[in-house]
Amino acid sequence: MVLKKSVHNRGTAGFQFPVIPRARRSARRRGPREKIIDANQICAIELLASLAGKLLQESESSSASSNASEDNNNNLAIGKGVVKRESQDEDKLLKAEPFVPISGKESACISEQAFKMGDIRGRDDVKPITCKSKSNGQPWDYNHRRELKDVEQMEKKGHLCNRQSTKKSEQCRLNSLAPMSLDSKTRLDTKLGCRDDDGNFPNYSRLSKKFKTFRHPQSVGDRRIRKLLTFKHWKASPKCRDQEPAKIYGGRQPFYRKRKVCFNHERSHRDLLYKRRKLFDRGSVVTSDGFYSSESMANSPRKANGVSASILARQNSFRAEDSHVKFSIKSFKIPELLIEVPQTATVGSLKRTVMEAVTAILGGGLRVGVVLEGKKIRDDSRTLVQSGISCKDNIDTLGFTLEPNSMQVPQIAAPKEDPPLLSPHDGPLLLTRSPGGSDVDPVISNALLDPPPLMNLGNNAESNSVISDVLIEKTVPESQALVPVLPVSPRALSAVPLKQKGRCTDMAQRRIRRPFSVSEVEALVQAVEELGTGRWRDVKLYAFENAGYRTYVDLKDKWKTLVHTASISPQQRRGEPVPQGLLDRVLSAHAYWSQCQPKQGGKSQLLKIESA
DNA sequence: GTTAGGG
DNA sequence: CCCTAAC
Repeated sequence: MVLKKSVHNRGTAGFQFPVIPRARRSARRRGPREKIIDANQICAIELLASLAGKLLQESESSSASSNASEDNNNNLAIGKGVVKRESQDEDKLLKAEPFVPISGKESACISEQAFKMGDIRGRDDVKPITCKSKSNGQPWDYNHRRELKDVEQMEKKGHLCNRQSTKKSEQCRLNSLAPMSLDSKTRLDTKLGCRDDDGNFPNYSRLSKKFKTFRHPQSVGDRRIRKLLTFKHWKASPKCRDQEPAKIYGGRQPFYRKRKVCFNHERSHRDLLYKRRKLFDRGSVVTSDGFYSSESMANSPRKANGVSASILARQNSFRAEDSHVKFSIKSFKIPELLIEVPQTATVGSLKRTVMEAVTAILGGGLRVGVVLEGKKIRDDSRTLVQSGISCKDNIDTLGFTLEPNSMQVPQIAAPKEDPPLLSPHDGPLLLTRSPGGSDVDPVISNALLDPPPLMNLGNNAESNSVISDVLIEKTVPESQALVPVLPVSPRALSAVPLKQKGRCTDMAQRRIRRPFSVSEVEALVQAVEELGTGRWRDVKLYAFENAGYRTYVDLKDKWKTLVHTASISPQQRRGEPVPQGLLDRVLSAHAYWSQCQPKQGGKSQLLKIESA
């Protein structure tokens, strides 16, 4: 009644509450949590499944090529590549378990490879890859075959390489395989089993759905990233681009159609994020297109052993000596991203946007800087206009840097003699604008896709660069992609933490806090006044459709806090003060819609109120 | 995918 | 802002 009183007494008489009845949902009760499979337990399996899929894809790709046998040999060689063990420690950490293929020659073979390669544990901070799923069903390779079909479909759509050219194909495969070579801490010679407690292999049908999401990080977790960053295509390899630029959006549509299938379990997203982060923290990255990358060498002292050969170099050495080859991945791909930001956006928001994009893929540990005309823009509060970023004349000199986050000094899980990791002052990877024409589809722009010198893996033996080929397209005001230039320091990005100290960074990065401005509050209040509580999606669409960073859950939460704020004394309120008038409206609307909710027959009640 | 509510 | 259950 207090609230009701406020409705009448706070001067809201002028407001006409619309008649939008909404039945209250039945009381929600929380039952015991139903955890079928622990996320941690799924984690490794999913990754392995993805690995297996990737490998099979590669294998099938090889089969389709004219040089099948050789390719297969290569694949096999890679798959069976052995990484020399670096320390006794690691030996202890890993327990080799024989993998028992289930059925299907090919998949079994690939699976074995995948499992061999897939031991991304290597550290005892990762949960064992024992799956406790009790579910029964089809053998896992069956499901993965289905996944692989999807992968193949992707390939046909141009996500991956053209196989017509054997050379290119090989190059592509190498490139795509390259990231699969996990970091030097990864044991490629360690077999991995996945069994339940009874020693049976579980059913992975559940994983099949999740598997797809690996390729679409922009769909994972944060919707705003999906909004802001439009997936364009996955760039498999700079060498393979000439055939299929992978039509913009074209590659994504099928997945959107499958969204319901892919994402009907919200937890899957989180799990994936979690897992990806987990991997990431350990130095392995699952890129959005399913590639597996490793930035290990960034933090790896193995270079001292003189074995940090690039993938290309390794290829040659494979036949000569097919064992104990150490892998060092010097680059991996990030999907091209479309970033839309208004000109009035602040530099800080731009940084965040880019950061979110990168984070979605890399899992964090990086800081994005904005460089214009060679000078770093440090003031996050400046708008793009103020900074000259929106100026067409200057846009060519815009660049981004990816730098190690100074707050996340990596802890190297490496031998003691390891040199200290890079400091935040180590050279960033500089992303700068390519001279490529803006009228051309940036995806197929040679300037864009030609790998910069940095990409010459073999020539950069000293480089510890992890990301050397990041494509970020900025379409505002015009389409011109950003390509990386040489990092100032070979240690660029090496700060990508293998493992974080102290704070638990296993979970997906928390979204940045963005306090609601008064104008936002006003918009929210207005929307709720008209639409009522409980229709947050509509509220979002009504008043915050263009605020990509505000989800309807955010709005709901904000309303919740607004109601609370309005009901406490001004002295107790914190943060930017909300005008009392707004708070009054909050209480009024809240009271109004609250009284409408309890009854299903709110309509007639509403009508009475309306006519009163 | 949305909504409600606890954390 | 996150997480989860319920829908």
